[in-house]
Amino acid sequence: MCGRYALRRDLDDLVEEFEVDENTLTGPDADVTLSTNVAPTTTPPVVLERFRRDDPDAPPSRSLRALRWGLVPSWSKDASGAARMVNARAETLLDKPAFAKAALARRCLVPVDAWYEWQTSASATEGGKPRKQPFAVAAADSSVLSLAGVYEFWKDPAAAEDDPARWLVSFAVVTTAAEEGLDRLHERMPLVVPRDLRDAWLDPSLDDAEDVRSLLDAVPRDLFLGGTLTAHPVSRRVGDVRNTGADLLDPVPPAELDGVVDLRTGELLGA
DNA sequence: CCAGACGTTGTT
DNA sequence: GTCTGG
DNA sequence: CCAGACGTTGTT
DNA sequence: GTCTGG
Repeated sequence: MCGRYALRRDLDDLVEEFEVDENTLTGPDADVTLSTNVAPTTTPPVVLERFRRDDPDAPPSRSLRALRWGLVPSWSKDASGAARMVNARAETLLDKPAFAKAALARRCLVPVDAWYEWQTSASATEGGKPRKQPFAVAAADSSVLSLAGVYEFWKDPAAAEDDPARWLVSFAVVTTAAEEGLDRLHERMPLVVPRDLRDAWLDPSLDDAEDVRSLLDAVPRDLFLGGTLTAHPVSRRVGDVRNTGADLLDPVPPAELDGVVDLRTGELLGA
């Protein structure tokens, strides 16, 4: 992870859930991606907070914006490498030139209903390759999860100064070591920001490296075994981004599994 | 000093 | 832009 | 992240 | 095998 997720919630619900000052998903931001199969290079809604240009002393304004998934650093010559910068490691976030500035000044929250993780089978193969079984990881109470993100502005040097499309705003999802249980899917997972840390994560005046490090360290690491998160196998059709039906989030019965292990016990499921 | 990279993941 | 490597 | 392509020529 | 597209 985190290279694929689901978000189908109404924008109005997100505005309420994240206490957004105004929904700016109009005009250039109108092309927003809401689906059960959100992939890199698309433009899903993201929550961010910025100081007001006209009044820097006023409290920052929180908005919902459609940003491109795949961070393009401001110094990039072109936007072509973006598809690879979909994740940023929490451990090195403050050190990497591509992310350091954004980590201090441009943090955001990525709302998701679930994220997908593919379990590579140790026993079952298909076409000579290990079988892969996707799981959906979601909040046990079906609430919206907020993943830690960082975003960046990139100005297209080839575009005219008066071209409103010359600015690309893009983001990456912060990842961390997978917690116990979820590590049977994958060794990494997105950093889930709990409700009580959302304000701090978004606060643009919190721009000290040590404070950001403390924030990263304050994130709980027992969400799965603690029961806040659940995970269940889903249809392998989620592997094709063209599939976007609501049924992609439905659990698949054990009979359709092969070589898949239970996340809590490690025991083989199904056949 | 300049040149060149700047990122993560999974798989072998 | 800024860091790393040579 | 996975799925799917992976190419050039000539002609319209 | 590796790159591109979504």
